[in-house]
Amino acid sequence: MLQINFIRENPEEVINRLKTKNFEASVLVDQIIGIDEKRRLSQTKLDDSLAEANKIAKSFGQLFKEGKREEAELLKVRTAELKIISKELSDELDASVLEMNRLLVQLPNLPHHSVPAGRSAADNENIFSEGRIPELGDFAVPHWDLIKKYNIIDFDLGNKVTGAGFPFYRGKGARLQRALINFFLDEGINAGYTEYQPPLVVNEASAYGTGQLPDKEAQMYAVPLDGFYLIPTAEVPITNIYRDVILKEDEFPIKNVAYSNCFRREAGAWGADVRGLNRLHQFDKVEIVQIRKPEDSYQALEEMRDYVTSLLRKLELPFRILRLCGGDMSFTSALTYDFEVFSGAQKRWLEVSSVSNFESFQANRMKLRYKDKTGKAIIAHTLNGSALALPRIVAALLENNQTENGINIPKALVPYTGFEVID
RNA sequence: GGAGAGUUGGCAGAGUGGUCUAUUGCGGCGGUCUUGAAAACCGUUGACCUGCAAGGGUCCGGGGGUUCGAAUCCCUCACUCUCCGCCA
Repeated sequence: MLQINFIRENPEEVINRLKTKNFEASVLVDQIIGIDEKRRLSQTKLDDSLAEANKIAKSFGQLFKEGKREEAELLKVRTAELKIISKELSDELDASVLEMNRLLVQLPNLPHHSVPAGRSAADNENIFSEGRIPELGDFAVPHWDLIKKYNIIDFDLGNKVTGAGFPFYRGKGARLQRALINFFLDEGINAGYTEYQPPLVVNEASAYGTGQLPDKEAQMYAVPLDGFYLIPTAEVPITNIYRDVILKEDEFPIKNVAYSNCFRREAGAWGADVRGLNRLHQFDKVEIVQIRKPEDSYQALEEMRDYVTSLLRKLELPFRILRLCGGDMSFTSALTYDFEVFSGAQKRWLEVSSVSNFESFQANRMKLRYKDKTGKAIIAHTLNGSALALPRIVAALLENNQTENGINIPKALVPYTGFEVID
């Protein structure tokens, strides 16, 4: 959520910059500024009313001591009046705050100046490519055939036990999963990240803190009896560690890495190109999260981009990096790099990571701040990225490394899998 | 799941209806002293809203209530601890 002070002082800039995200903000901005004025007026009037009541309450003891009983009784009447007035003003204030927040959460984050304009994924800017597009033999088949051939991932079993999109991993398939998780976590630790194991369900306040609520409620599985949500990504619990926190300057930089299962309802997102591992309701992901001072956050974003690049190199997968255009960026992001690997048998690029700087957008909503040297509380910047999401990595590894006799495991992974070939 | 006890500032911990503008200690920061440091001593030390400022207001786990007045009394929810039960 954008800061109200910034909107109040720079309404034109907000409106103009959101045009890059194809978001017409002028009506919303006007409404927000209007309700903000109303809110501040209510606050001032309420303060006056409370101040008078406090003053009267304090003079009471004195009046009784001096035996001025009648005068005290008179003040009681005034206090009763003030109480009613305060209640009205307080309700008015609450309503304004509620309405202001309802409007504020509808306003997307401002895109960074480098974000290209554009409508859809077709307008994303390809800023880097590496690796050779594999030329597979005639024997090559997509991963959904390979997993059956080698009996390593079983969708039918998942259908039986749970439902579509919840596969079982079996034998070397399960070990490959475990190997990737450990590999990604170890790499993260070596890069200076602290490993966390987060809860897989979170409360409503956390879902709100990272922006899943109120807008993306349909994306999450819910546990209504307990008021919990299954996490769609480790970003939610890991970033919410810092909800309502005021950090000290020497705690920076904060760099966390966490493996978690991720649960996504993906309502209405199913189609022809989401076969096999391309889209699941439950999948595994290792996530990196950084909390930085505003002046360091873009350097941190580049650092995260380089880090994800290093992972894909070690896995020997052909990949490209896209700078997302305004139209394809998420609501909360200021700048996002997507990583796509080429999956040889499907002959298509698969998104395996999304690295974003949210600037102060999440932190403002979560009240995540730090104190600078002068003791002033400043809103921190949050960043996160996948490093990496497993299913599509697995899909590309299986497809690109297939031979007639089996699937070769990249060298960097062999110490983790304990085998070199799936056959 | 049952019974009981708790939740106060960065931490510890007092306060059980009215100068609480929350005692005190530790820690932090600044200073004096010192070649330097420690010790000692002195000072300072939260967040939020509003306001150009002066100032005003709110916050003692969350929410609600009683009262002229609530950290203090009542209701409710969450969490923590102890004991019992169950259990990987």
